[in-house]
Amino acid sequence: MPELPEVESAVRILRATAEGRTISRVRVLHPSLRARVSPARLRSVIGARVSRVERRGKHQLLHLDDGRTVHAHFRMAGDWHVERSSHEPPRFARAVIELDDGARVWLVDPRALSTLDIRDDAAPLELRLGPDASESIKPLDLAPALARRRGAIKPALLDQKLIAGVGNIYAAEALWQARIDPRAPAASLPARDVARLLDAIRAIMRRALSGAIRFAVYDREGLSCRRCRTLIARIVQAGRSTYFCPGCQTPGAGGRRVSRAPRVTRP
DNA sequence: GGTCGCCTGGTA
DNA sequence: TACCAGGCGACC
Repeated sequence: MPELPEVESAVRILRATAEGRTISRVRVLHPSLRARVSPARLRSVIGARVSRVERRGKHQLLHLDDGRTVHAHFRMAGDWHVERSSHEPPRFARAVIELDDGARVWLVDPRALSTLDIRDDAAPLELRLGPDASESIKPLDLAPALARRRGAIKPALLDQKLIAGVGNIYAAEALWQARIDPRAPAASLPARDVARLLDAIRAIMRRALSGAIRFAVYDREGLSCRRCRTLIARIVQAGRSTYFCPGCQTPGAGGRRVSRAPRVTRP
């Protein structure tokens, strides 16, 4: 689940559950998670009150009233499961935070790649994130970084230092919506393409958060493009799948109208 | 920059 | 059985 919209949904649930509550118990149930944060360190937050729950990009911060912060990241497959009546742990439960009203917040993650950490106020988080993808980012906030960037635009979108919250799926979806070839050099994007891309990213994030998203390219290899009927292709960039339409995601495609007939490709 | 590894599960 | 998976940090 976890790109920005899914993390935002998780944060809202966590906020409604945990803000203002005191942590009564914490347990780690998976060895790999235990390796990232010692049980003793986790236990040290018992008795602290959760003053605020915040999302930054795909990171989640539980600010405690003693000045410390619980830092959670879902990585590829994490999620929260909130339960008030205590039964068996959910399948793939990796950790649990129990609150003074009896609520249990399970960290559920089939792949066990999620991270939990406790940060002291003396060692503030340096997440080094770019502007949040849910906000209205001005082209000038991104264009200089893109101009300096070597390599293709799609991997650049996954760099959280440039823009925070975009992941592999929505990067591909946004590039399709903006009609930009994922292989285009990041530094080559004209200003109007950057503007269109930012609009597309924000629209995709909003749609995904509302649950009303339908993939145009992701996981649609070999199916026909909803815009121009060309078959969707899959390539690998920086070790990740990229899905795109070779027909309408192409240099200069941005200005073209949807109704225009597909171009004939030269032999 | 690109590649690999972390972990485990689902699917072809 | 092999491959793939919505992330990211360490490494070349």
